[in-house]
Amino acid sequence: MSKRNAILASATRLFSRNGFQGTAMAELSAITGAATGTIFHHFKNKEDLFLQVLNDVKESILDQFDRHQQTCRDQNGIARVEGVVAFYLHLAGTMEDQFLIIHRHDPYQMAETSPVCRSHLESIYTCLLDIFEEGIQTGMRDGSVAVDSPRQTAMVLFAMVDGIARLNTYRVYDAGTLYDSLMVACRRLLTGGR
Amino acid sequence: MSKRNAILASATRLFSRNGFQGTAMAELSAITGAATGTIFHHFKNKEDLFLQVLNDVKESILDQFDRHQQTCRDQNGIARVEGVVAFYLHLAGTMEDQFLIIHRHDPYQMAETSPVCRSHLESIYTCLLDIFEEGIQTGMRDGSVAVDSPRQTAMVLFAMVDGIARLNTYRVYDAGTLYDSLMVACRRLLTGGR
DNA sequence: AAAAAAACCGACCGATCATTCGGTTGGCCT
DNA sequence: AGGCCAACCGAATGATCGGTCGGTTTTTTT
Repeated sequence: MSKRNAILASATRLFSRNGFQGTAMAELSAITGAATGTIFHHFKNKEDLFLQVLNDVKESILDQFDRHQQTCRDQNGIARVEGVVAFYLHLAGTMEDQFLIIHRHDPYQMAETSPVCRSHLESIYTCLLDIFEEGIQTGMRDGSVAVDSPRQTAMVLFAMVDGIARLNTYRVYDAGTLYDSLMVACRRLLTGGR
Repeated sequence: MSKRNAILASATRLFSRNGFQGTAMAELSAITGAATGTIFHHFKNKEDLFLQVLNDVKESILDQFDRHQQTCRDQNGIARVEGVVAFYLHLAGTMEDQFLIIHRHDPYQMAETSPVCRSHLESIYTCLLDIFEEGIQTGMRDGSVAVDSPRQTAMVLFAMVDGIARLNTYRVYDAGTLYDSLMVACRRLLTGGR
């Protein structure tokens, strides 16, 4: 692995665990074995490094969901949505660092001054909401889903699933046993009980 | 207002807007007009100050919900739950700083080393979940709510409402128009469509 | 009014931070 | 072989950080 990629990988872990301000370039240097000068050779400053990390996070998340979308072309609407919900929870576990970064306040704070950062965040949210919405609309056509507004339902659904994923990472409560309840809630939300 | 309370008030705003590490004691000193020595006279260190702030956040949130609970003694189950959901969104707007603090990672990170911090967080979550659960159980008795597990439904419901509140504060999407959809989702979730 | 206690001040300290810079290395083109 | 450039190094720098301390003012107690 090139030194640049090693820096990016370690930065992802440090930023996700300790946050932007809690991550010291000296620590990153010690972990990767790269001199501080090397880090600043590849990234013009700490914020630029964070943006590159966020870009990688965006690309890997979008890539994972694109790939997942390929696998459920023949399912009906509600099965697609349920599949996405399950996949979202699964990803939040396997790509914990990446999800931690977009669950922290760091990127949203940076988005207020950095259009690039804001663009990355919007790409992620738009992608996720589009996927939910597409499943819902498919379901409305094939009769497996009955809601008023597909987009707004997608947002509520996303808020619910992401909220459960957060509960998991915060570890204030053990939300691992919530999977079944979440699926029931998801189904009720989309069908109105039928 | 005593200087100590002025420090606490300004600290709440700074911690919520800039985070724990992003808040400098010198800045807090400049804003409040209190010398740094005065701050450390009232709080033994930065972490202690944050814990006092979190304690105030806990007490004001718990107080608000206790007061709200008094106003809906005669309502049926689902009306209570819907009232709590609406009140939660309302509070997240009027007490934005307080909710921002518990939405940040700072307290959860501190909770890993500080039992006091963990206790505050657990108090808040337990209180909120208990309120949701109590409404659900009331609804199960009076027939307005039909779910399998009251506690788990309360968690899913909380994750959903809190997720919407976050969307509002992050301002990535305008979730202000989501109120009606959230209420529909809430009702579907609790009644299964009936 | 005297004494004790609490609140308050701000210069100061050592540590740590992001970033810079002058210099070395190693592969690639000619 | 020689020239070139990107990758790499790590000591040095100035700013900023949380926290201390000796002293003054204000409030409370006796």
